[in-house]
Amino acid sequence: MSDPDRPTFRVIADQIRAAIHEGTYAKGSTLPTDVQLAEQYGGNRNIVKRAIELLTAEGYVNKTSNQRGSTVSAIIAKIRRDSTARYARAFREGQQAGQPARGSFNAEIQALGMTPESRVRVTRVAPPANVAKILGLQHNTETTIVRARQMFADSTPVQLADSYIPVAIAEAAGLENEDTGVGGMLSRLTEAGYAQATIEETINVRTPSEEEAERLNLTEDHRVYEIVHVARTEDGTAIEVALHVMPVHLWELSYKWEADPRS
Amino acid sequence: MSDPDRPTFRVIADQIRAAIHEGTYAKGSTLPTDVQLAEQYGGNRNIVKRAIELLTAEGYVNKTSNQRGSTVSAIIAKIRRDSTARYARAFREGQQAGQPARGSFNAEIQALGMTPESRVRVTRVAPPANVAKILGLQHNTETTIVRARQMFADSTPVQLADSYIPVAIAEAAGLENEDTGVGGMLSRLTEAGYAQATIEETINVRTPSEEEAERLNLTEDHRVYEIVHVARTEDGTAIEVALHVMPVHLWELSYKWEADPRS
DNA sequence: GAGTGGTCTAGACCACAGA
DNA sequence: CTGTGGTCTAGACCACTCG
Repeated sequence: MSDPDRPTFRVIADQIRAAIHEGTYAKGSTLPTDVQLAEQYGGNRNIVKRAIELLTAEGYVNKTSNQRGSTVSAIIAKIRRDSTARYARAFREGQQAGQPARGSFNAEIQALGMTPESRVRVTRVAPPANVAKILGLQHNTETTIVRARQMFADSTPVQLADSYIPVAIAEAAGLENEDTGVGGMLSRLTEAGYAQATIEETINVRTPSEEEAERLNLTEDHRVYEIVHVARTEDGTAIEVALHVMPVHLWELSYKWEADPRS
Repeated sequence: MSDPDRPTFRVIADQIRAAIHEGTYAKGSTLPTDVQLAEQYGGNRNIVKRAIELLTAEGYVNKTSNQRGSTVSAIIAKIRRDSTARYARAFREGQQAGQPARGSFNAEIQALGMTPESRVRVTRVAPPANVAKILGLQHNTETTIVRARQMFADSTPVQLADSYIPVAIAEAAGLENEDTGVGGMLSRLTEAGYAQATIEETINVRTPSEEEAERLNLTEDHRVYEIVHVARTEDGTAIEVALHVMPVHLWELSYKWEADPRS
């Protein structure tokens, strides 16, 4: 059955992957060292290392710098990002009974029974070129506020999200504070007269930059979603551009809409 | 600057990647052999091979089985799949002046100046378990028609799309023919009284199966989008489930919707 | 038959962390 | 100091293709 001469390093990767699924190696635990694994499965250390590289890139295994033995990833399930629902007001405010979630990220993580955490840093910066273009701003001067968020689930970093807002709008909406209150930034923008009417998200998958790899605890062999999120008012002016970066093995994306709304 | 002890195989990969971008290696052309590259860049053949593996997984290089020298990928630009627009009737029928596009896939490929081609095979099958569950059918018997499409851009395979429709509905809409006429399958379904009202798409990224790898000319180190597309009528019954599989390095996905449509 | 890509082996060196 | 993971080297074998 299947390919008879499937390379050894893939076979070993398959075996270890299966062992993780079966619970032989508990999630969060430490894998045996290369040499130990080499004794168990194949002969050569290089071959075992290659197998583990595969599993690392797939997200089954984490390499915490110079640790003894790699650790089995603590998160197996995918976090679901329901992109259209997350911008509905009820979901943002986390109104379900007994759920203290504030903001859609918290709701997403709690849906998995994990503990969300996020760190925000608000600064005034010159936006990246592509963001500046969408917002119709100069990209050489500090024309935007950025709310740089780093998000965690059970202390594991799972997402980076940088939200760019033109300075004029941010000031009007009082978004220079780190805490944006109930309903988050979007509720503040609405109150300030910048209600978002349409949203567009563009998705690409790429390798993480060195900085992203470090902040998300990834290697360059991983893949991340890069979501460019643009919110516009009724008249079409862009009021916010958010860049989301998240490991593909941790997230599942979902979109729901009505077919042929007009015409 | 950057990491001083960046591993050699990554440095070489960077150099070759840059050379491809600069046009030193023309797209569609054949790269030098391993040994030649080893002479040019580093010393060892293994190291060069590892570099090329990286570039292959990223989609810059194609390995056509036992060819002499790998070939530089012919497609550099990303094909844009505007998921919400593609189900609007005007786009499907390709009504722009002089554009003979029929179906949204053709329009997507022609937008890049490439020539689309697609092969369809219609058969009656037992649906996969997850599809059966969504459609509310048995998955052990032949309860669905599948329109299995394989799509190409300039003769390069770029997407697999299997569309499952319950037998009863397919017969009513006359979908057992391979050619579905102007406006495609969706127009036929609408005419038969199964107008789709809502659409939901769920996106995951994973490694391709062996079969998918072969049909899309990929290795197991590539990554593919898996999009589960579900169309429902006004009363919420699912009438079609489509499984789209496409290499992440060839596609960019886009969604656009109205914020807070109700409430 | 020679060259090539894919795989595997055996062994080496280094930086670094834990005992 | 020892063990470990990350990297690199040198060389081998095989299947396959091209000339």
